[in-house]
Amino acid sequence: MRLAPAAAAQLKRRSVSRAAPRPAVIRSTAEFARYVGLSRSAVSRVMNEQPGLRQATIDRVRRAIAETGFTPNAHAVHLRGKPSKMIGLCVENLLTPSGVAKLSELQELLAARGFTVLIEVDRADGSRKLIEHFLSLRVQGVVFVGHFNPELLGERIAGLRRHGVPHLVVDHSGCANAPTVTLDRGAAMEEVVAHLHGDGHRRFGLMGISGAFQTVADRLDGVRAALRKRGLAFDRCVVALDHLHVRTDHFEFGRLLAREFASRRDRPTAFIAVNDETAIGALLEFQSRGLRVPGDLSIVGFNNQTICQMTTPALTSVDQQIERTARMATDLLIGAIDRPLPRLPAMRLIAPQLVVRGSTGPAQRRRARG
Amino acid sequence: MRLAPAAAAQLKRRSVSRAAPRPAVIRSTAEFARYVGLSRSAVSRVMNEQPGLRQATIDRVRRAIAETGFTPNAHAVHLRGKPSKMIGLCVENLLTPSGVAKLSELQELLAARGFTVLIEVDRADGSRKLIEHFLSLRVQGVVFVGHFNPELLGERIAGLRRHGVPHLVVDHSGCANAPTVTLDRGAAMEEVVAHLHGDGHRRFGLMGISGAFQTVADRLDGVRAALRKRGLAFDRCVVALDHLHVRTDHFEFGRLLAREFASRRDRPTAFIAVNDETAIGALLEFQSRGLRVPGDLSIVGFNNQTICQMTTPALTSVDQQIERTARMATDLLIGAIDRPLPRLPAMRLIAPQLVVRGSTGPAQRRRARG
DNA sequence: CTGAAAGCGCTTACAG
DNA sequence: CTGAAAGCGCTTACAG
Repeated sequence: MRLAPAAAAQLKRRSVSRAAPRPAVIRSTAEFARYVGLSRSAVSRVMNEQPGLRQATIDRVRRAIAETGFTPNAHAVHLRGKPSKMIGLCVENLLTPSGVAKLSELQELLAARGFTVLIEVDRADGSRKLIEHFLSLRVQGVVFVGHFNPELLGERIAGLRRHGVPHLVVDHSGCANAPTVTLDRGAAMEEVVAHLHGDGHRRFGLMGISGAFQTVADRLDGVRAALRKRGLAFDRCVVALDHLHVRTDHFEFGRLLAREFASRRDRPTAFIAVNDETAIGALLEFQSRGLRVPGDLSIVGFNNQTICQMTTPALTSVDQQIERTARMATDLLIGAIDRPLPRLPAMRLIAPQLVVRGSTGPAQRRRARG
Repeated sequence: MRLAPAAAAQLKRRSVSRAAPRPAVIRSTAEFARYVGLSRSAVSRVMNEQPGLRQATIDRVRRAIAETGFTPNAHAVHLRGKPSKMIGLCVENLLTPSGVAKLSELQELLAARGFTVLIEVDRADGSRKLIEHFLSLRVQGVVFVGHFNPELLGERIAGLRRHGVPHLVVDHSGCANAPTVTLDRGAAMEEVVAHLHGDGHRRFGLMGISGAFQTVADRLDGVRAALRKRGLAFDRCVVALDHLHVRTDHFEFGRLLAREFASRRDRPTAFIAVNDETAIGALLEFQSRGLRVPGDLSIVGFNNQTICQMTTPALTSVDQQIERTARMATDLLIGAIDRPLPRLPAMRLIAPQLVVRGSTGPAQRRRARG
C-alpha cells in the first residue's frame, strides 16, 4: 500500500525528535538530525555557521559530528544552490616534469581556496567526452596545462565558451580564442643570449630548437632580437645541426648533436638547448671527448630541473617561474568565475629567470672571433 | 504573492509540451525537455538508454543533445541513487617521478572504467580534512600512493574503515591495517645481488640504503638473504658510508659517497644505490676521478627512470613495474566496491624487474678476492 | 509508448 | 531560537 503524501510526512515527523542509538554510518542530515534529536534545519544551520543559534545547540551538533564523523553530501549541497567548487584541469600528460610541477602548484593554490581539482589527461580517444565530463560535474572553471593539438584545443575552448564556463590555457602559446598564461620564451632567449654575449661568446649552437611549434618560433624570435640588438647577424652567428639526427630520447639527441659539433672546426663556443635533458646529454658527450665546460664551451639548458644539479659543472638553465605562473593562472581563473566571459581573451606573459651555474663562462680568446 | 503548490504545478505543466526556441545554455532536464517538447521522464529514459522507446523519440532527443550540448548534472544523478563514480587518490607529493607515474597509470585505468579521480596531496595541515573531503563527495574508494607518516595514515585508514569505504595503500609497506600493494623490495635486492655475484663481485657498497624506514629494512633483508644463500657474510661483504654525509640532494649525496669510496684501498667493486639519482651522482663522480664503469666498478640504481639512459654507460636499475602495480591496485579496489570490507587486509607484492645496462659488468680479477 | 509524481540529501525562506 | 515545507536536477516506479 502506498501512503498518501501527507501520511508519509506524518510518519516522518513523528520520528524526528527522538534521539536514536548511534547507527553504523550516518549518511544523511535526516539520519543525523534524528541522532542528535534536532531538526534537519537546525543541523544544517550549525554546519553552515549561521548566526542566531543557542550555544547549547551548536555544542550538541558539534559533539555529534565528532562522534559520528558525519559529513554532508557535497553533491546535495551543490544541488541546493552552492557552487560545485570544482575546477577541471586538463593536462597534456603526467610524464613531463615541468607540466606536473605546474599541475602540482595549481592544485595546491586551488585547494587552498576550497576547490577540488579534477584532473583529466588529454588522451587521444576521449576528445569530446573530456569537456562533457567536466560540464556534467558543473565545474566552475577549466585550466589546460601543456601543449595540445591546436584544433582539438580550439574545439574544447569553444565548447566551454558556449556553456559560459571560465577557462584558461597555460603554456600552449598561440591559442587565439582563449585567455592564456605562458612563459615569455622570447624574453628567455634574449636573456640567455645577453648572458653568453656578455661572456664574450659570438658563435652559438642551437640544439633541438626546431620544428613547427609556436614555442620554437617564439624562442628563435628571441635569439634573433637579442643578436640584432647587438649588431650581430643571426645567419652568421647561429649554427644548428638538428636536421642530422632523428629526435627520440632527449639525452641521446643531445649526445648525438654534441658528437657532430665536437668535430667541427668552426664549433660554436656556446650552446643553447631546447631543454635540460638535451643540454646534459650534450654536456656529458663533450666532456667525454675531452672538451672542458665551461673552459672550451658553454652550455645552457631550459626548465631548470633538479637534474641541472647533477652534472659537474652544474647546468645553467632558464627557470619557468612555475609558482608565479600558477599563481597568476589561479587568480585569473578564479577572478573570471561569476563574471561574463571577456570578449577578447588576454595573453599574459610570465618573465623567465636565467639561473647561472657553472656550465657557462667566459669564451676562450682564440675562439672569440669565430 | 506565493502560489499554492498545486497552482505552481499547473503553471509548470502548461508550458511543458510547447517547444521553446533554443536558450543560451540549458542547465536542467526540465529546460531541456521543454526545448525538445517531451517530458523529463522521456528525456531521462533516452539518456539512460532504457528500452521501450519509439525510435522517433530517441532521435529527437539525440538531435537536441547535439544541438545544445546538454549534459545532465552528475551531482543530481548521483543523488538520485547512482554511485558517485569517484575515487579519491591521496599522494605523498607530486614531485617524486615514480609516484607521479603510478598516479598517472591509476588515473588512466580508473578513467577507463568510468571513474573520476580526485587527487589530494598529503599536505602537513589538512590531516583530517582530506578524508572528510573524500567522504563528503561520497567517493567509492580511496587509494594512497607513496610513503606517509604511519600514524596519520593509520588514522585515515581507520576513518575510511569506519565509513565502510574501500581503500588501498600502494607502496607504503608496513601499514598493518590496510590492504596493500607494494613492490617486493627484498626480491629486488636479491636479484641485484645475484646479478652482481654472477659477474664475480664479492664486495658491495651500499649507497643511501639507511634510515628508519620499512622500505630500507626490506631492502637490507633482501641483500642479507641473497648473501646468505651464497655463503657470504653480510658484515664482511658490505660497506656503507652513509653516515659520513648529510643527505640533501640525491645527486650530490651520491657524488660525496663516491668521493669517499674512491680513495679507499678496500673499495668495493659493486655499488647498490637507493635510487637512480644517487647512483648517477656516484657514477659521474667515479668517472671524473678516472675510474672506469664497469671496468673498475659496477653500479646499480633503483626505479629505472629515464635518467638511466643519460649516462655513458647507461645505468643498470630496478624497474618498479608500475603498470602492473597500477593494474593490480585498480582491480583490487574496484573489486572491493559494494562488498563488505575484509577482516584481514592482504598485502600483495609486486615482483620487480632488474634492467641490466652498461653500468654493471664482470668484476676485475685483482679485486675479486676483496 | 509517454507523462505526473515521489524522493535522493541538502538549504533557506517562512512560520511559529 | 527552532521546525515544517519547498525545491535544486535528476530517475524510476506507477498510471494511463
